[in-house]
Amino acid sequence: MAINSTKIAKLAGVSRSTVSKVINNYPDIPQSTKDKVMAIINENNYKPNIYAQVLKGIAPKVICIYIHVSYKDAMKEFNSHYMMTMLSNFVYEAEQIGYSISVEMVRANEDQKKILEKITNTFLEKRIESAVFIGQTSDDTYIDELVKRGFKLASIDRSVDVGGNSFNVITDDADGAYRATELLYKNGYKNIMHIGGDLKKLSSRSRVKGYEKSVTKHGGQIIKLNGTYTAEFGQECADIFCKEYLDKVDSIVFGNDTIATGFIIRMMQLDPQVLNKIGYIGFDDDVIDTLFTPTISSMVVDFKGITKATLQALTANSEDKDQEIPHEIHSKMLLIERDSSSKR
Amino acid sequence: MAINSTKIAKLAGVSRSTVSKVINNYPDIPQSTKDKVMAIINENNYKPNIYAQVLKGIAPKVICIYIHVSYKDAMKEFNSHYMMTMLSNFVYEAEQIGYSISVEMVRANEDQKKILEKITNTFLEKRIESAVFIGQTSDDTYIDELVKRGFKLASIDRSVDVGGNSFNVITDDADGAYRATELLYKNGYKNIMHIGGDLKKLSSRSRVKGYEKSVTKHGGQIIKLNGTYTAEFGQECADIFCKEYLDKVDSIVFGNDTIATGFIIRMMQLDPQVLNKIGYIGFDDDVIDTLFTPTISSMVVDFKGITKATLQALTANSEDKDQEIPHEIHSKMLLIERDSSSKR
DNA sequence: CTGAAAGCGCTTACAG
DNA sequence: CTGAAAGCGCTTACAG
Repeated sequence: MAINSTKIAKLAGVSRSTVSKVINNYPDIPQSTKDKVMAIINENNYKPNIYAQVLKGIAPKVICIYIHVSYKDAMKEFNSHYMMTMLSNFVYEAEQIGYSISVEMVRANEDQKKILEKITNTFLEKRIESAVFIGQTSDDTYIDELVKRGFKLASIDRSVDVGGNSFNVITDDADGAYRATELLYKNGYKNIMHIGGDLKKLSSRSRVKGYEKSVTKHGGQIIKLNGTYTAEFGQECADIFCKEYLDKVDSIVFGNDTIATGFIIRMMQLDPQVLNKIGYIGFDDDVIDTLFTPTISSMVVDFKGITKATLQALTANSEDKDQEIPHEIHSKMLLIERDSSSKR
Repeated sequence: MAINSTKIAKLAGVSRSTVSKVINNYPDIPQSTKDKVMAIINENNYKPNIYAQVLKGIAPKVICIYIHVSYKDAMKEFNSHYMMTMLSNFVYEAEQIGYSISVEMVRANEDQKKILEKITNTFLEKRIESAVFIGQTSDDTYIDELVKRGFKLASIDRSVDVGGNSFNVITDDADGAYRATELLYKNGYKNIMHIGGDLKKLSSRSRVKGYEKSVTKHGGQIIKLNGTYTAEFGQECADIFCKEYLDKVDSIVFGNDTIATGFIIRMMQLDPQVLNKIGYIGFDDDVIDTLFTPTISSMVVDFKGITKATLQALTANSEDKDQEIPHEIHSKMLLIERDSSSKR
């Protein structure tokens, strides 16, 4: 059924070598031969078998995105706005450079050794050329081991031991929180509070740091609550806010938009006027940000920048062996300024 | 660098044939030989090169998910709850049966011929064994052409001409809307309205039908608004509702949860009491459903059921050529009953 | 400018 | 029970 180079060669009246050379743009082939062969190729919808090509040493041009999720809420985390935006950007950017993306889920409770072997096999089977790891895990020593084994990989959201073929992609969360807080100061707010996520997570700690840096600079008072990156925590905080902070705080830097959403929804029931009085900003640029009045300002990972830079680094030396892979890619967050952070 | 069967054969003191037979569980190999060879294989972390295997006729075990998006809001649609839940379920279920998933985006404004050729090439290059198409497009004749060319594919969200190797996956939206409406009747509501999405979309039309069927059965009056599946439309409808339907309607079947969300957020500003008086139910089981009070009941696509059945059908005859591929897979929606549809 | 030949790493009848 | 040999579809020095 499938047409191969032998058939094309026969139809075109040349050898398989020549067919191959036409396809791979060898310089010595005269235009007339090229035209003749290409015509047959197009007529027959011929495509060289990728598996035969890879067997001859051509890179497979497949990159696998490994998404880390916890055991319990696997689907929820996988489906999160963050993961899916990252993934969709990878799919989009990969397409631009002729690569395809495959996706795998890594659950936190899985046996490290099994994960390690599974991914190693995927590399050894040459199913993929390189890998990208997204999301945090409690235990990710297996990534260090993959690095040691020399596979080409990028690690987002985590610092791994960097080896010759691997690198970290680091988003400057502290700077993002710093700039978010500065924005509120700039717009006239004086008493800024931080309501953030799980302090076990690096991003939470960095955001606290950035917030504190700005507040300290302005000689303000540090007021903060840290819980989890959930709407439920935001709702709790709305209750706490009404009891304790109504007079002391005029604005909030939320650790993410989900917390902000919970806070806002609860506050709409408790005391809707508060939402028009205080200023606030979140993180992540959630879809819901534009549904509320005022619309929510948000600091967001530069998905497009990160995915582009990551793919560029991962594919840089796939054809040209001299290209160096960078050791780290640094990325600044982007500010989406909407109404909730403006002057009142 | 990479270890191959020749090396394993040498180390084990057997031929490459025997190594292959051990790997592929040929019956005639005695346990002692198996053990000897497997020991060497494990020691050396040997994995047969997948490209060589496929070249010999073994199926590649890769399925590509093609996600249809419009040109303008490509990322937004790609990232939608529906697409991502479908995708994550495919990734999860595929893993269970040893398949891997790759993902591509198809933009509505792309040249049909180009898409057709690109996907055809992906098949011809044997990069993928089969494909799944998700999401609606205005023009999808290229799928019909792919079907004609004999590729193995599943089409979700759309009816294509079914061929020997392709099939449709159909979610019974009409039944879902019917059951949603019936639930409201069961819980004592009498005047049920429908606020739904774009009537150009099959799902919108089917949901209207199901709603009408139930209302007609109960001798009720059909009251409906159709716009788009967006929060903005929901917000508009809240305004309209307060002006025109406050006295005439005691409950609503929303076309999806996004519309419901817009409606609720707007209503919290206009007249929060309304939300405690009327009953309502949406579609899609959005994350946000549990954030509001009352929590939103929702009718949702049976993602797990669909993905499992689709993968089973797509992989059924990859090893056993006698297995028939079904012509259509039908799926009933699942009811997630929360507070918004209960008796008041 | 073109083609014959070797070889990528595997699997599978076939012979013994 | 095991191995030699052919062949999957391509690419690439090499020879001419």
